[in-house]
Amino acid sequence: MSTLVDQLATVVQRPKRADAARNFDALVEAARAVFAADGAGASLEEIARRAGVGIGTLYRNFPTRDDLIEAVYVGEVEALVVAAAATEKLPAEKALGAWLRRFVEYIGTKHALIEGLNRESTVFAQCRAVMYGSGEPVLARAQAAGAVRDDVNISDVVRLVSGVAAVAVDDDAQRQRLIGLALDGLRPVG
Amino acid sequence: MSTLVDQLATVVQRPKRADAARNFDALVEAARAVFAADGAGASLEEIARRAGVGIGTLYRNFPTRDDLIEAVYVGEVEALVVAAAATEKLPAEKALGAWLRRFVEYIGTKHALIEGLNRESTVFAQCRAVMYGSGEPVLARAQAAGAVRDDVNISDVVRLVSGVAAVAVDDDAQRQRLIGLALDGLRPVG
DNA sequence: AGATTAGCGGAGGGCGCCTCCGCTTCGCAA
DNA sequence: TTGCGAAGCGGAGGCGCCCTCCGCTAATCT
Repeated sequence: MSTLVDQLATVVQRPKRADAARNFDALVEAARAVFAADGAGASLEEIARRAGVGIGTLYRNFPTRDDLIEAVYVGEVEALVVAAAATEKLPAEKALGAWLRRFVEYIGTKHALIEGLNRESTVFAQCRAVMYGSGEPVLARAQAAGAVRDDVNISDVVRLVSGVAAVAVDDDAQRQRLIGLALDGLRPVG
Repeated sequence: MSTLVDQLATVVQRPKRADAARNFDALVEAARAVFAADGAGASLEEIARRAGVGIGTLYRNFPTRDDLIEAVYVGEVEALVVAAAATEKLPAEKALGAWLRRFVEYIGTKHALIEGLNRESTVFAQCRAVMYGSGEPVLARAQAAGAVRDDVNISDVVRLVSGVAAVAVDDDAQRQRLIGLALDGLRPVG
């Protein structure tokens, strides 16, 4: 379906031989669980154990820790792309807010994983491009409807909201208040 | 001078014996340098080597990595308190913006250190209290002047701006744009 | 000066990182 | 089906870091 998402699988690729492909999947699944439990600094040997493979196999498929983190992260980005597509039904002035709220909710729970992400990597750059590509039409629609000022671009919007998503909050009410403030900053001036 | 800052030194305390006090200072100074170079995950043995003391001495003074990170962090907070005090000369509607811009600039460079900070620690809580205490009058002044909406508190403001400070940006122009958006969100509605 | 005791520091056990290479098993072709 | 070459496996082992423990050193007190 989405050609955006298809770009993501290019760097670390799933091996073709049946046993190797099984191991690859087991590793990504184990990594998802262990990173969620212990954060991005989790033991790779623990991940290999959990996946039922040797540590050598982990390193053959994912030469660096970053490669493994990224493999998990790609899945998260795909979910955001789907969420952006889902806002098409909403009116233009509501769609951007809805997507961004979803964004914050999603990123907020994956905070530990994202902190461990190498922001210079190719995969990360691709993920960013894909995310921008999916959010851009939502922003453009809001701007065309006059709900959002014209002098911001999708990169500004995503980063402003990323900041709000990452910061620690007392409770959900404060998080909502912060998102509200950020969105108010996006409204046309005057 | 500021009673706010004085609260900060209470948890990890500097030993009284002359040699021990020297070692303590050398450790904090070495930690500042090594954390800045290698991030919060830097080797503690490297810090001890750099300070010219045994690893045992490091652990006696700073039983956990967090204790050492916090000792460095306290210095950063003190600088922000000074910056808040320095805005007193500015007009009410400029002072908050000035302080927050300073805040972002400062926190932006110490990003790696702050990521490693344990947000549940007593010292961190004290630092937060001190920072809020020094920023609160600046905010109140801006609100009294009608430059900032009344339904936000200092915690909202600091966290909104913390988010902007922590996020990665393309260049300084984008950072300025993001701060501008966040500050626009703080203006009175209507 | 001698006694007291706070403080020193590094050896050592444990763990995680990562490489290397002999062994296994897959998948193809006959 | 069988045989073979290559792709893939996995764990031993070397290294660095974490942290504790305790015999030794030297600062301070009298």
